[in-house]
Amino acid sequence: MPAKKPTVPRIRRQPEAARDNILAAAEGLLIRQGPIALKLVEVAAAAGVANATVMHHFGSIDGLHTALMERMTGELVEAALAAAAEADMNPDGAIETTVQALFDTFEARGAARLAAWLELTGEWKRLNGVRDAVNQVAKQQGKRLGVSTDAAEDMILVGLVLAMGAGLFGRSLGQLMGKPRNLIRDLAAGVLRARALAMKGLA
Amino acid sequence: MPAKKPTVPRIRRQPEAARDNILAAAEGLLIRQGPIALKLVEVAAAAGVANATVMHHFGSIDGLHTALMERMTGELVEAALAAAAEADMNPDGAIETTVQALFDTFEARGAARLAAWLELTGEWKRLNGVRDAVNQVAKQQGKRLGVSTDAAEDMILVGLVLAMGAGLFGRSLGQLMGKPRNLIRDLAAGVLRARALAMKGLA
DNA sequence: GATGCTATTGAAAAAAATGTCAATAGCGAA
DNA sequence: TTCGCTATTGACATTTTTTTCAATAGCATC
Repeated sequence: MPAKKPTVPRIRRQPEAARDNILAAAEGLLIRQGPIALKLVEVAAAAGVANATVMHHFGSIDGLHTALMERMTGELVEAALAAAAEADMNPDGAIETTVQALFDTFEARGAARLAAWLELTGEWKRLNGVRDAVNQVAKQQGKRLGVSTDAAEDMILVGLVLAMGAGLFGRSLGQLMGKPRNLIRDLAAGVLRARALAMKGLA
Repeated sequence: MPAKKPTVPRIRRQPEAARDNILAAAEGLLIRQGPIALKLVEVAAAAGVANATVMHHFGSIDGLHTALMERMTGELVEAALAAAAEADMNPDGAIETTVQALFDTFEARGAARLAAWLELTGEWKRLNGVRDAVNQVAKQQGKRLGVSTDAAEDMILVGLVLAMGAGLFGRSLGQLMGKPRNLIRDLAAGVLRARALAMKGLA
């Protein structure tokens, strides 16, 4: 007699939860293994679902990529605004807090990898949210430090470049050079901190 | 009568020249279109040869990737050493020259894209040459500025992170924010220059 | 010339990755 | 309970990318 087809028990989620589960798995893959690991098969495996499920929710692998970028940039912007708000609440030590938050976001949370991926694939269009966030934070911090919005914006841009560079390359570069784990991050943070303090002093 | 199979005239190169031709094409692809464009077909087309030719010279697509990384890191190290030598020959304005050379290398010459690619694919093993170059330049410049090799090395590391960040993200980020073409690069270069001058002043 | 070596190539196989589809199975609502 | 909706799935189809292979053709040497 023919054996019954073995059926695996299924987890049925709400659509949103299902998408979220998949995107979280994909984000982990991106952070740990880089964009090259974002294949349909690998994402599906990491999320614990069938490939067809991924297709069902995102339509195509590109759809998944797009959704992932949007998710991660959303998280990034949110983190930035939260840090700025925090700085406003607590002016003493605001600079230090903000600098650390910036470097944390780009290093630990994978934002630097996201940014690199976007750059290498030419998908900067998606980042309008980032522009608005930078504008907003610049206005806020300019007022706080007593400098023009434009000057604050420039400082933020340098800070971003530093944090992205350190977040993306700091660990590996430090390891390559036989330096302590956080040296490069600390050096970069020091540069930014000095810059912010100087600006505050001048105002 | 059966038509003769049309044959395309072939260019037969020395093995080394053939490899070089292919690698140069691949390098251009990497710089202009990012690592995702490094498919066998695209590289072969860019180099003007058949796919099988690429396979013949590099064994596999991974072999090509490896060879390309080695080639580009070699160029990078060479440029770094040349810039350091130049600085030694001409101490006045050495800082400015060096800073500009650093940013040029990482922005225009594609080194930042290479570095990002290496980082995202986890291929930092290949960079021992870079470590040695940094060591060497640090010793040189430390002596020139009158500071310890270690301090010089730290400054170089910050400079690298800045230049890589600016080279990789500067253009796109500036454009996104509606800034002048070179603003971010110039800001970043200014930060590094200030740092170097301060170090020189202290010594 | 003729010969040997091997870089080069087109074509086709193999492998990898993406996409399609009909059937199944949770789950909430009637 | 039964029904309807649809998230989920395995199996298969399609497309893309890599790899193999036998034949060809430059070029140096004799």
